[in-house]
Formats: sequence, structure tokens, C-alpha cells
Amino acid sequence: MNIFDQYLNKIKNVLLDLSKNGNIVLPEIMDGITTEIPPAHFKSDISTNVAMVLSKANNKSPLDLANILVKAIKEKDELIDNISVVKPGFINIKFKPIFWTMFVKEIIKNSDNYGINTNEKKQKYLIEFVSANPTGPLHVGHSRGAILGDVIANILLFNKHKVSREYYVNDYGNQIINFTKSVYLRIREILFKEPFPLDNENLYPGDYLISFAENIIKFNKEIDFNNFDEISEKLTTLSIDESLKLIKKNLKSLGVNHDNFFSEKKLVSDNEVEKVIDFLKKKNFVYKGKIKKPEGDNNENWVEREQLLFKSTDFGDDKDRALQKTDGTWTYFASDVAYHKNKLDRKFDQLINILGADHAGYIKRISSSVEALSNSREKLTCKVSQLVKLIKDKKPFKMSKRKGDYITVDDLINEVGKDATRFIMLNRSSDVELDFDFDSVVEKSKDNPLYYVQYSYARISSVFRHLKKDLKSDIKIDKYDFRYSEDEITILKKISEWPKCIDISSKKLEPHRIPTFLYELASLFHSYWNLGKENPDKRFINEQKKITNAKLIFLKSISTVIKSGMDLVGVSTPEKM
RNA sequence: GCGCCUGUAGCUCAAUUGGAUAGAGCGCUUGGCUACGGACCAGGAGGUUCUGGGUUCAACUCCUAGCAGGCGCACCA
Repeated sequence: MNIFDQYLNKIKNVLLDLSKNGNIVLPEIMDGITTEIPPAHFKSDISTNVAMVLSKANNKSPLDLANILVKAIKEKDELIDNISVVKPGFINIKFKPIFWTMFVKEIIKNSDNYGINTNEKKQKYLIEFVSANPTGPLHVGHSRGAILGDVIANILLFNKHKVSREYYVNDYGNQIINFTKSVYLRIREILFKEPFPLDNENLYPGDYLISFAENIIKFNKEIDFNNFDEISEKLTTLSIDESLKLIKKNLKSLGVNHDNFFSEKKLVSDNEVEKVIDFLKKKNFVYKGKIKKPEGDNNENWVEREQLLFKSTDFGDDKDRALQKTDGTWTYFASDVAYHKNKLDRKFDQLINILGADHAGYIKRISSSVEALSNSREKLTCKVSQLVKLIKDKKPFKMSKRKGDYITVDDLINEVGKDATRFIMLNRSSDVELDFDFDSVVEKSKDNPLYYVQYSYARISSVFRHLKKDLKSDIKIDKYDFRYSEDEITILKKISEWPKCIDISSKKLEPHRIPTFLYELASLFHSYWNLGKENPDKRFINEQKKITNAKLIFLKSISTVIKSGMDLVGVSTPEKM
């Protein structure tokens, strides 16, 4: 039930009628015609730009054309109170109060589905996110991408698409070798009292490796840890398992659930990399060649070498990309191409990748490969989550990989909790750097939008509690013979924008619009609530300790939107705070 | 040198996928609590949307040339 879509269709039908009768000329494409939310001071409910879009084709001024259209639109619609033409050529529609009564009725009849976009073609999505190296716990930067991906998935699921959440496990390559060596040295430290070499840059110095080592020793008594070469393969598996256990725990504490963990190592051992390179060779996208040194690059150590390259420049990349290292092993990129081939072979309609800001430069390369594999530019969408700037005691908190100097997801959850973390991380567009201020996030006040929204839900709950009614159960009303006041309609109008908000969030993959919307709705609700102090008519519970049907379903409608929005964000809506 | 992201009120950010008089919070300031929970509300001040061109009936939004900040740029992942 999207009143903006509904009226867009009505208007298009009016246009078709008028053009059949020869009254107006229609262009071939009617894409530019929209229905929108008029600015508040116009005191109307829906506006459309139709007259401005069609004025040229009709050789009439937008205002003249609008006047013709206005008559035709109003003629067919008993719910319109007033329809007017404004300056550049906008048509503004104001509904009769009964429109809003009917509107609430629709929501109440099917409150679980309110906001869902029913027009969209249902698709099968694969969203890959987090995919952090399995070499240690997740930190704050990962959590933003994790939440972003999770909520995008929630929104797509809400719109009845099929979605699979996937984590690509980079369990192959040099980093894993270094990681396993680090675990091994921690084991030797415990068993043979050999101090861990903290000065080696290739090793992982983090304290968490000590507990990895302890666990591995404890549960693998049969292993002889004296000779690394003999146990390296086994130890690699065990070490990665330890990491993944920790990562999964971190994800769980953030409320993030992946459907699938996809192993890079398995991809390589199944020869999927060779297969995809053959595939691309046949299409002439792979060749042996040399990469030129970038201009202006001061690196003196540049070595030009011949290697297997992917022709990503054919797709707009600034250089071709290496697939194979000199030692014969695959580059990260090569196996990632194979991974994306695998995704495509699993018949997903759309692929979404969530990347951290530090990997943004990688997008061109991987999207080029997907285009080469699928002949489509639209198959893959990459979203970047920008940096999180931590602020503590009003000062920026610098993270470095050196021991004890970076904040993990565990720290974050322990300090501010899951709900606040999710809400605040999502409250800003993923394109902008995020200031994450520990002090204000923890504060239970108006500084914290999470509590502001939750509080509105708690207030609604308290009314139902007083009336001994259940907010969650369905409400049945016999007669919709009441009319809402202007104050109430202001809120109902906001509620009518909810499907539009979902729609845009979903199409643009911009979930930050949801917390923003919820905040605005909560704000309107709090204003209304306070009107009840001066004016008893605005109170929900009257002097006989009863509530009218009108107010009952009014509250129910508000709570429906708040609840489903908060569910999408993945935070709780407590009935008492 | 190149690529990506950002630039909007003193600060942190929105802006209905090109719409009308650019909106919130914080801060500043003036008011409102014997309550359906004040974790709230009402009012005020505060803007050349980084700059210059262009496209359009309409530009914070799109194109282009700059400026500033961030991130990245080999066989790492």
C-alpha cells in the first residue's frame, strides 16, 4: 500500500484517457513523471511534476497544462478535498480526512506487510560482506561493514527477495602462512618457553594468539609440536578454525548471521581458478605480459616482470591485473575471480559486495572481471563502507595493529551494546566517514537517537499496558466512521511515506534512510504526545480510562512502522525502558 | 602522478532516487514537569550547499575544470 505509487498510476491513467481523446500529447517514455511529498508549508498531501514534464511535448506552459490535468484528475476522485496548481507547475493534492481513515484501515488489515514493495520483480541476491581475513578477531571497522551488509540483506528480504549472506574466507596465501607460523611460535612459547619474536613484521603479535595456541595444545594432545613442517597443514586448519570461531562469535554478538562461509582454499584445491582462467583465455581476456610502472610513482624497487594478466583495462581499469605470482601460486585477485564465477554459476540475479574503504581501489578490478564473465555491467554492485573514527574522551582514538592498541568488536559490544552499535553505525550514509563517540553512544539521553526512537515505542506500549491490551495482537474494528484531526494526519502522512523510504533504501542500497525516518516519525509522535498535556482531547486514554477506536488503531499504525523499522535495523523495541 | 569517497548552520550530519522557501541533533538562547513515563515538548538566532563554467522548466543532487580533506594505488589480502 504505497499511496505515491497508487496516485502515480491514477495520474497515468488520466493521461492515457486524455491522450486518447486527443486532449494532450504523450511522449513515448513517461519515466520522469513522479508523485512526491510536498514541502510542509503547502499543506497538501501529494504532489506531482507531471505538467512540467509534459509541457514541452504539448507546447503549452506548465501552468496551463496543469490546469487541464487538474480538472481531469479531480473528476474521477472523491477522496480529493482540494487540488491546486503552484508556481513552476506542480500539482498539489490534498485529501479529505476520510482518505486517512481508509488509509489506516488498510494498514490495520495487513500490518505485517505494510511497507513492502509489492511491485518489484523478485530476485535472487547474493550479498558478500565482512570477509575479513581469518587471522584474528573483528575490529570496529569490520563491524560497520557487517551491519551495513546485514541490514541491506534485511531490507531485501523484507521486500520478498531471496537473499543469501555469504562470508568469503581468505584461508589461502601468504598471510595465512604467516599467521600459522605465528600460532606455532606462540605454541612453542608455551611449551618450550621460547619468547615470541615481537619485532618480526611478518608475524601476528596479538595476544589473542596465545589463547588460540592454548586451545590447540589442549585439544590436540596427540600432535607433536616439535617440527613445524610436519604439522603445518594440520596446524593451518586448526588455526583458521580458532579464528573463525572467534569471528563467528563476534558476528553473533553484533546480531549478524551469515548463511554461508565460502572457503578460498577449497576453491583453489578444486581447480576452480584454472577453470576460470581457461574460460577467460577463450574470451581473450587473459594474456602474458608486463605491467608498466605507474607514472609519478617514486618506488625505486619496481621490477618489471612478465606474468599472467587479466585485461581489466578493457573495462575501464587503469592497468591490467596480475593473476599469478612468480612462485606459480594464484594471486588473491585470481581466486576472487574464480569465486565470482562460482557465484554467477549458482544463478544469482544480483551480486552485492560490501567492502571497507581501504579496499575501494579493488572495485574496478573485480567488477571488470564480473563483466567479462557475465557480459553484464549490472550483475555486481559494490558498496563501500567508509572509515569509522573513534572518539573517546572527546579525542580521536587511533587504532594500530600493535598489541593492545586496537578496539575489537568485543570491546565495542561490552562498552556500548549491540543495539546502540547497530543504530549509530547505520545512522549515517555509508559514503561518509563516521564519528563514533563512545561517550554519547552510551549516554541514555536525547544525544542518542536509538533511545529516542525506542522511547516512542515504549510510550505506545505503556498506553496499551494501561488499557490491558496487547499491542502485538490484531485489532478488529467494525466501523471506520471516525475522522482524524490535522495533528493526527501529520503523523499519518509520515507513515504514508514509509513504503517510499523502504523503496529507496532498497533500490539504492542505502539503509541509513531507515534510522533517519524512524527518528523523524518518533519526533512527530513525541510532539503529539505532549499536546495531551494541554489538551485532554489529544490524550489517548480519556477520563473514563478508555480509548477510542480511532486512537487505538492510530497508535497501532505508528507502532507497526516503528517496530518493523527497528526490526530491519536489527535492534530491540522494549516495551518498558 | 592516477583512482575512489567526502566537502551543506559554530560542530556532527539529513535532504523523498533532478523538485517548490535546503532540514535535524548538539551547542547558544527563551519558555513548559501535582505526567496516558520529562530518556519529552514549544519558540528564537544561525546558510553564497568549497569555487568557476555547463545541461535542465527546475541543480546540494547530473556533466566539466579547479581547490581542500580522507582512503587506496606492484606478486599483500
